[in-house]
Amino acid sequence: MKKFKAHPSACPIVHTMTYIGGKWKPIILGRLINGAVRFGKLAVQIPDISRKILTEQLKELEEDGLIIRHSYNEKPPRVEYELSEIGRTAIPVLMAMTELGDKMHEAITRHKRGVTQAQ
Amino acid sequence: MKKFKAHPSACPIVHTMTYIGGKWKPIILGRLINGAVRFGKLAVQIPDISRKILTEQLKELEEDGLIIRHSYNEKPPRVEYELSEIGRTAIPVLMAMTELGDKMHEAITRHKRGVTQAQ
DNA sequence: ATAAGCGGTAACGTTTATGTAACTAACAGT
DNA sequence: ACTGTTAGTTACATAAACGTTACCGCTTAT
Repeated sequence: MKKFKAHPSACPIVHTMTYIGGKWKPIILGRLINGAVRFGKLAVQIPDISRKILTEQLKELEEDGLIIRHSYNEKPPRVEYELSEIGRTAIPVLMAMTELGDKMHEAITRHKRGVTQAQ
Repeated sequence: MKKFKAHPSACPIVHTMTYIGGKWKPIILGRLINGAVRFGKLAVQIPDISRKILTEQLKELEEDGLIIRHSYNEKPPRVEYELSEIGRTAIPVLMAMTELGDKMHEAITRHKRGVTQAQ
């Protein structure tokens, strides 16, 4: 979310959304919690993201200083991404999101069944 | 993020993004943590969101069962929104985002100064 | 010679999200 | 009669985000 227009006067969540608010960023960051991962592996673990978008998002995260890019001069090339110190400050958010995901999905699925089918 | 295409096989964060991944949703939900708030007050507290978008996002949140809409039959109308039980399960995420916002913003600002101006 | 593996990039197209401006109903106050 | 208030809606337009396809350079293995 590069062009996020909102006064943070609203609340600090605005800042959080600016940096990790993209569709894929939390998912990418979540994959890096347990250490450096190479580009190809990220692409496999997040099957629905295109390589172009993955590249873009990684670049943005690197520019913001959330992740560090290690490029090893080998053939074929090897590039790894890992959380920086700043990136690691986001781990509580990522963990909370992980915690919430399945739980909320089940609850909402139940809710929608109840609403649309009226029991 | 209605049309989120991603296998949750990736990780539960995918689900979280589906439901509260919009640009404004976490900010709106954050405003409701401390109890019901009426439409007009939300619009004032989040100055950069247009009323149309606010309406839309609230409707989506209501459809997903994250918030409850109370419409009092008064003139002029009064409508309040509050977190549902499902919505309250997101509070840890919202709190973590609130915690992170300012901290990360400062760190990134420092990082970018260091990177672009090289001291 | 050819193919496969890796980490991309370029050109192009589509979809989703977001924004603006004008309008509504119904009443209360002046 | 006119204005303000509230919570919207409608029509229209734009911008940002995301996606698809094809392609590149380099090396080792077949």
